[in-house]
Amino acid sequence: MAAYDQRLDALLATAARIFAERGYHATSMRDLARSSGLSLAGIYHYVERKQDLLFQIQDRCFAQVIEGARAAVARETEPAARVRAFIRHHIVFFAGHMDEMKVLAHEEEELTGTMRARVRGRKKEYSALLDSLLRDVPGARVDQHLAAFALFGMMNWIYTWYRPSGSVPPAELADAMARLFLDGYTATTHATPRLVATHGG
Amino acid sequence: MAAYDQRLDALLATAARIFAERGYHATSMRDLARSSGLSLAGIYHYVERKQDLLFQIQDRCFAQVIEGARAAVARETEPAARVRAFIRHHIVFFAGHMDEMKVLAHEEEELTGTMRARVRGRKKEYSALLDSLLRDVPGARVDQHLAAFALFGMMNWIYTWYRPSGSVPPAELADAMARLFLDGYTATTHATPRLVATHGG
DNA sequence: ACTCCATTCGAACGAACGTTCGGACGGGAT
DNA sequence: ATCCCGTCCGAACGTTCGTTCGAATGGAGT
Repeated sequence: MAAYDQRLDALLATAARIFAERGYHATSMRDLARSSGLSLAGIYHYVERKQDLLFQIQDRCFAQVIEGARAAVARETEPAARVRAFIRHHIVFFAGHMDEMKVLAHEEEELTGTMRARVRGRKKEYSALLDSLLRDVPGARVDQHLAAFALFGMMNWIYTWYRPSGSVPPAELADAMARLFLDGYTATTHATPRLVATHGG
Repeated sequence: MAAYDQRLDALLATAARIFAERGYHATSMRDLARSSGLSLAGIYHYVERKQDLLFQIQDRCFAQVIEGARAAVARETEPAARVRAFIRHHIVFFAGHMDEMKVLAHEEEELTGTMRARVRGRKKEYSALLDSLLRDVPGARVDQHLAAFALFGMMNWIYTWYRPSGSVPPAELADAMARLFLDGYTATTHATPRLVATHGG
């Protein structure tokens, strides 16, 4: 029982790595067999179809992100600080789960049917969370939904260039992006609300 | 002569549309034959391999973007205005060439060998252009290269959500993103800059 | 009238694909 | 000892893939 789950986890981790490297469609079940230590047929003891691998990677990853974001946000009360916590959690989690998050961001449209609908639901849930945070930030100078898309864009794009083991640690990247976004999103030149005063940390 | 080039253009446009819809690897040459009006074998009179289609789409598109960006930037002299012109051009061009730009952004890693190297060269050229613009903007509060990645992220991500025919016209989207980015990037009223890796300006 | 060549296609190639099937192995329960 | 069943695999299934080949077509040049 525990052994089964453990092997499934390992299989999914391997699949995420290869999917992230080569892309979902460019990866064959034989590639996964070779990299996972299982035989080609052996994989089918753990999943029914190739698409199940993609679905489970995305579904599990999204579940973790959402839960973690909720917890991170709950620790703050001031609206801008809650947004900052959301950004920081997203980036740090991304950096800690590069393969899965790249697969989540890059292979979003490859699922079909029920699996696609379910992952879309998760995405909507996560987007709604950010939306609710942005709504509470005073002094917004840019359309809220547009700002949310822009923020997700700058955060998710990191799989194309960022390497967590490089010279910029994830927390530092998160802070820079939070500053870049929040200072652009909220009014700074004209009427300034209280958030500017509590900027330090 | 002109007929050949015209048909090649049409073939590339069709390929870009299908690649954007289904993804490069999920698209078969038979799909392209069906959608282009040519037979399967007929396609090979215009390209040597499937990969040529992807390469020509990306190479031509990048050439257009770079040329257009250079022209747009040249019309401005003030540093922030030049960045704004760059952003506006990128977004408006993106909105006007959604299929090609999505293929450029999403299928970046699918090329191999010489073709990959050549497209990478174009990308480097384009990135260098933005870098040179950001360097001249005074009062930067965020690392310049990091800001460039963030900006490309928020701009290129639009292929996942933006529809030019919707309620937000491309020029409006461009202005909103320019405001979001520039006000976050440059210091306006309050100080306390953290993490300024480069001290230029 | 004849040649030439660009254009196009039907048919087929071998390879690789996702998936299935029947059975082998081995530890726990009887 | 025997049975059972979760685990795993070699081999094969039918299909689809990118690509090639030989031939047909038709307009341009002579």
